[in-house]
Amino acid sequence: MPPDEQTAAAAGQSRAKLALRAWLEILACRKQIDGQLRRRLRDRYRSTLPRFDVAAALYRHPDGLTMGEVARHLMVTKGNITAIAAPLEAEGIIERERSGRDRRSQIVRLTKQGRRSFAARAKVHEGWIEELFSGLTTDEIAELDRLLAKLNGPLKDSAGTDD
Amino acid sequence: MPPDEQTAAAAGQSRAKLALRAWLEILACRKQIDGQLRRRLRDRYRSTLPRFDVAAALYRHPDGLTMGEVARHLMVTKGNITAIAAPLEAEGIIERERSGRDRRSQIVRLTKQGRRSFAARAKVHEGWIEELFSGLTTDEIAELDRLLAKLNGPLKDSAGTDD
DNA sequence: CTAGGATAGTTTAAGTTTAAACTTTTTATT
DNA sequence: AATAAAAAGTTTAAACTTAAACTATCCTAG
Repeated sequence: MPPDEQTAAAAGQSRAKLALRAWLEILACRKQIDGQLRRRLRDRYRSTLPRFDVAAALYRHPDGLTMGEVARHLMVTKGNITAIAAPLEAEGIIERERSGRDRRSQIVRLTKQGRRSFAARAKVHEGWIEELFSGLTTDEIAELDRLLAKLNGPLKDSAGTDD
Repeated sequence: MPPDEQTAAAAGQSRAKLALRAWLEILACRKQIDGQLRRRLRDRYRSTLPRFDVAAALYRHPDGLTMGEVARHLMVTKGNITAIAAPLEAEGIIERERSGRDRRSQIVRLTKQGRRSFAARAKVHEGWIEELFSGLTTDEIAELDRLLAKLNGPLKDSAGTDD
């Protein structure tokens, strides 16, 4: 094998291994942070991360979202949202209103109480995130964000998260 | 509020928001890649990502691991490994041997067939990862890896993934 | 030796998640 | 209008995951 092909092969090899290492790091970071957040939400609020995520999506959309839109925002299936919405509705955090225009769909919103309680939790949550990112400088966080967004861009386009 | 405090507050604010954005990007990337890998493993091998992960851990440790060590490597609970090991054993991918020294523990290994079949899948998997990372240059992947490792470092130390 | 605590692994209950099938309603085409 | 295709949500079955309780075994200090 000529030197340049060997170099190319070595570079290809190292690129694949490098990507694999990065992927494992993504998994590790996600797992650690996820675990921390889950434990803190449970200890402090007797709640769960999926429920927090649904509430967060609705908090950012005061006019409400359909079930399918919530699913798209969270990148999960609609069936998943059906499952998470049930206890949230029972707790009085969210409410659903049948849309007049399209009777298949419904608008999901935070209740007044849900909005109030989420606002407080969001602040605390933000503090947790900042704490968990304390190992990086602000510039490094910005760079990490940029790289992840660039990684995610092409993936998003070939989406199809839903059924 | 004096200008410098205002600046500090603004920087603090933007740092928290930045970290939150980065965290959401981690979640998004993980979700996309995870979904791609899961779908491909199912379509091509009628298998799942958790089973692949267990096999990968054992592949990297030819002398075998205890159930607890597998759980630590994958950063999940021991109960989870118990659940995943059962079908893998039924498929003949792994085998377990009661340790003579400590009769509570057991050594889990890939079977010869499991090792052979995983070696092939690992190559294919590596290609998938490289493909999914094609939006980044090699240098960017290296930088992403570095930043994630730095983020993960402090988190790992305060671990306690297990029961 | 022997009780008490620690450790390895399993089991259980509850919650999350997906994929696929299904119901209801809407939209488009004839 | 009549039918067929598409879309919104729900339901179902299977798999994963966690936390906590439990069993069996090991270890250590009296």
